[in-house]
Amino acid sequence: MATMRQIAAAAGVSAKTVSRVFNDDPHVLPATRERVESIMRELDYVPNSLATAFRSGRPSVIGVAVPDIVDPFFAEIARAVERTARDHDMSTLVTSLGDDPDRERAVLEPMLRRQLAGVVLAPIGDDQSSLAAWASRTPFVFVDRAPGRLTADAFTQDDFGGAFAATTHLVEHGHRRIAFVGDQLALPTTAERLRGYRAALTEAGLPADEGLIALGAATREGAAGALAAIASRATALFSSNAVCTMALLPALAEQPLPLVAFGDFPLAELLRPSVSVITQDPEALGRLAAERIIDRLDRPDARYRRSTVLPVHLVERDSCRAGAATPLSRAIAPGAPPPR
Amino acid sequence: MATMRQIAAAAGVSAKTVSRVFNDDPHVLPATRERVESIMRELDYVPNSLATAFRSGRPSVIGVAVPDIVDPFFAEIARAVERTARDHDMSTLVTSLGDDPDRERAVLEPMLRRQLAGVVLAPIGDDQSSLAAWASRTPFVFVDRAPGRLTADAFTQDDFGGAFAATTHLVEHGHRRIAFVGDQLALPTTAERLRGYRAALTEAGLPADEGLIALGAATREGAAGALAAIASRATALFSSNAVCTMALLPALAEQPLPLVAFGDFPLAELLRPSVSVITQDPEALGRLAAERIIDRLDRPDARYRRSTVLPVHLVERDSCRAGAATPLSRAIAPGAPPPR
DNA sequence: TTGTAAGCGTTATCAG
DNA sequence: CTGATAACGCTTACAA
Repeated sequence: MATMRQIAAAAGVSAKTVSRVFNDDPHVLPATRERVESIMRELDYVPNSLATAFRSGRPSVIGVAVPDIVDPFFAEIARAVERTARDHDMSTLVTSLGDDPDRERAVLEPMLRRQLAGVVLAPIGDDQSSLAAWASRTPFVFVDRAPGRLTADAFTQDDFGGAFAATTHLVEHGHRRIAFVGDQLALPTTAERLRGYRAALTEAGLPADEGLIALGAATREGAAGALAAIASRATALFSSNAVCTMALLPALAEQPLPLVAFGDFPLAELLRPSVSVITQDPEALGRLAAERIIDRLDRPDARYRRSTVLPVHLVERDSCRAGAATPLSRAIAPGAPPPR
Repeated sequence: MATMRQIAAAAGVSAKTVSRVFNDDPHVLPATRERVESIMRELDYVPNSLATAFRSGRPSVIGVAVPDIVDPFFAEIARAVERTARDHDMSTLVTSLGDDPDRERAVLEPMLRRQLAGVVLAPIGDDQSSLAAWASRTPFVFVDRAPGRLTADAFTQDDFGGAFAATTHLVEHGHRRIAFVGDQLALPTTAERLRGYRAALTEAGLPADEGLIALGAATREGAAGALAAIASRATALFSSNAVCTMALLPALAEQPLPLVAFGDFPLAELLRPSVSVITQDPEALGRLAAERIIDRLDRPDARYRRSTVLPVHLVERDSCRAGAATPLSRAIAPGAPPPR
């Protein structure tokens, strides 16, 4: 772990000259440069990045905090942030928040104590007001989920529109009793999707039936319970997010129901029936969020639109069709290629 | 962004006293302490972690470098590292290496330039000798994949034994022509699994048929090609890793073959037929690797067994059974609960 | 072209 | 109990 001074001593120059050589400052005699360079190689010199970072004062790390890095949706956000950061000579700190909103702040704080250029955050709670003090120090950019009780940059997707489209799609397939299955309303995404679902029903002139709304479906048990609660009244299902959709699958095998789900997931198109989904763009969310952080770093006084909403798309597969010739519970497996 | 000196000035004490207060040093008069604390609150003091880290010289970040953070196997490793790091007041830097071995080093270096306690690495190439210089500075702990041409800590799983068990399992189901489908032999895992496959065939007194070995199956196209290459000769299939298995699924739907796969994956038990797999333990890999890094930090002179191999387990589902009453191509979907 | 001095924010040492 | 001083490794400003 040779330091600059040690190189300088060995080369018989001052530390500053070593610094100049290392940073390709032209004001160094070729002979001096060569001598210093050879010593640097010999002693395997690598600058202490902590010292450099400390000295420069410019943060070179972006934080990513998501509910769970194992969820491919959030992993894709993290990967996009990391790529973007890398392109700007920055690194990425990642943390999984877990599922207890009360611990959100505790998990976040150790990360915030570091000098970060910013934090890309998909929160698990509905109130980030306690982060306000940190926000003045480290810019937050929310992704997927809008901030609660806090003003901050946000890149979200059209939750309302996606849910509206999904529900309308089921209406167009002739369904009149469509259930909404989700996790918790505390999540802004779930709340917005419920709004979209309701709006679509209203638009179609269908009655609002609270008995068709089932929450707590993020686990298999919860999903089975939710399905049981609505199964007798519903002829079709809108699943509000991918975690719920995957949790629903076992129960749906027993009790098939036409389905459109918010959020694509691996193998969705290989299941039978393949699952119709509203697709999001996590790569874009992560990339845009990271770019915003870098922009803010470069131009601290620039002003930005706080909230950006990305479009979503309905990908029609088989699960939205009413049980046709082949009932849902006895279709083909494990995975023909998708229609398109 | 108040500094310690500013707090000190405002409180009419020296910086050192502020430091003492902040670090709960008992040698401070209660009155002094209170005055300083109130000023700290007032000015919203947060210590500059860069300065602290620089000063202490103790690295407080662990790096994680995996082929792709979106792959749930590697994401789980990363999550385990992060949890372990967090328990020790450390943070986690994550990077995805991609799939080009020639870029492995280039992607790693920016991360290595930082002062890291160590790097948890699942390499994509088969030669890490060029990292030797870095290894003396930052300890590497390899996970899943053993190092190539480099001596370093490694936590891997029993690739040989798992492949042996999977192949033997198919033999016990009466198969005599079992194909091996994998990605590339440059990966030490693939090479070991191929050895285990071959050993199982030998043990069973079956001939080695090179025509039953197909590589390059990490993409759908590659997997379809691999399957086409062996389909006419094979009556069953051993897939060497989860990426290949998932890539194989579309082609297998057209051309069903009994299958045991190395590596569990989401929804494997919900496909029809559910996929029999050799399960690994990515959580343990990540946790053990992170603990090793922390151990080495605490006790630089301790000696460790370089290589630790974790056991794997065969989880028997339906795909290993020969096409029974219900042919593979027309089974049930999308997902009854697993047998157990 | 090269070197000296000073300082980034924190903490260890040692004095008072 | 409290404070002055120095130091971590590097770079900027200024001199020589």
